[in-house]
Amino acid sequence: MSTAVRPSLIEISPHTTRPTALPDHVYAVLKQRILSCALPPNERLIEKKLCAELRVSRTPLREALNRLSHEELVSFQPHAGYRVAGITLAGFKNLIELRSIVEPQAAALAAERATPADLAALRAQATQPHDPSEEHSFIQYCQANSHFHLLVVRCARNSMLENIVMSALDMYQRPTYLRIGRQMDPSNPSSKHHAIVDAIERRDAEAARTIMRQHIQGGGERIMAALQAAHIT
Amino acid sequence: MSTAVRPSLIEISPHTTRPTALPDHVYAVLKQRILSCALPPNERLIEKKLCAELRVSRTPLREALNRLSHEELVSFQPHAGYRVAGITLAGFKNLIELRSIVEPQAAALAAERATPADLAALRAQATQPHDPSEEHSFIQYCQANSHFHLLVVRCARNSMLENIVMSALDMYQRPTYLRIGRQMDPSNPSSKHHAIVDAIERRDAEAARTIMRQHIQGGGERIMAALQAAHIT
DNA sequence: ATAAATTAGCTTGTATACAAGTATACAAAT
DNA sequence: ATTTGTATACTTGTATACAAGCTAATTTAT
Repeated sequence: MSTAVRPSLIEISPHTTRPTALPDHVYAVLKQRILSCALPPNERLIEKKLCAELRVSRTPLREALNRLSHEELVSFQPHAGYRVAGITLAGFKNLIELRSIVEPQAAALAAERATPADLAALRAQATQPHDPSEEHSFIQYCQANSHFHLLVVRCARNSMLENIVMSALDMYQRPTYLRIGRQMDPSNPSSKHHAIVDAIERRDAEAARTIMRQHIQGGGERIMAALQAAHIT
Repeated sequence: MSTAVRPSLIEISPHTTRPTALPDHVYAVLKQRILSCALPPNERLIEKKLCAELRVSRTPLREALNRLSHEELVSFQPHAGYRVAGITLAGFKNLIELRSIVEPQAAALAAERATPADLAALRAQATQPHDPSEEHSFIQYCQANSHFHLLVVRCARNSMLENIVMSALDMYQRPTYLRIGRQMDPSNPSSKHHAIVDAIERRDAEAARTIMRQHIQGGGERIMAALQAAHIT
């Protein structure tokens, strides 16, 4: 490829890993565009066009596409190419079920294992304010929400759990964005988050588990209703 | 690459997916060799040598290596290449914790959702005999065991859970093999399996969850002891 | 003799050419 | 008008050449 200055590839990245090598850049950019719906669901992803746009050759691009397809953010058929993964009600139900299984247990472990530094970080993230008058407020709010859940699972000190929850939170992002325009959670998720931190702080694993489960299932049902209202099957 | 007849690439594959394209073949072969310890932990994986041996070019090989590294069956450092992932006690603890979280809940869901056909398949797999006098008996026994757990999670009808458990079962394989030579589980896992099927059959989600949790934790502790005895940190 | 530095070899990273397969558009027949 | 067959253009699959970077061995200086 040319040695010309590469355009700023990294825009924003929800939970990125090594932002070093070329395939990782491409992965991060595509993931951001997919999760933000800048690349809409079911959009065809043609290697040559993406190569030209991102100024990379097909090799690192294909590596990124492969990663995304294994994370089920893009779908793939042999010799028929890649598409941005569609959003389905069934898929979202599976996702909620997964989160309802893993995150409450992770919260219970967090209650046993969180350090004082962890607690401080959790409290800070739960307190994170968002200005509803701002244009980007809803997206910021979603990402802050997501980050809080990530911090909780990190307290469980289990990288496998962490990876699963990270991936689940990523997949949760697009269905959430479809709710843009609708009112936010009337039960105020921030107070739920504080309640979770409270439980972790007093080492009450059972309460942490229960509140987390209710929090996830409540939010999930609201989004499912929105999906059905949007006639997404 | 040459058009000469390709050697039989697929040997045995625990849980393989599309066995169609070249990268999938390579993936399946490498995975089998890694999980069976034919490629021992920490072995360096040099692209050129593997290419020559498997008669493929670097492109499909690298795709397979990438997949394996994201599944944490091979480790990777930029410009320093791939190695077969090491086996660590900490990693195994995380794995047990993950399985203890996901599989009991999956068993509970299975109790709600299993069809008569599911129940028949579960019962058949739990009854699967193994001949302790056979040379390959231990490995067959492990794989039958693994397959039973896979069937249970399939009854939960959630592909995300299924993928997580499939991956976890794969990662469980190598630590189990290190126990070769030691006696098998004296508490007879087959009877535990039947107890799980019993619970699912009578739609007793609570019992299914409990028995599955005890089964996983019991087996995990025995293997952990073996790992420590083998001085694996 | 030991340790640091340099260089040679090897391995991985990227780009691109070529092969194989697919989809679409167009034409012809029902 | 609809459907089916075919050909063309396009997309993906694989191989390989070249560039960049790491490893390790060898040499030199202390």
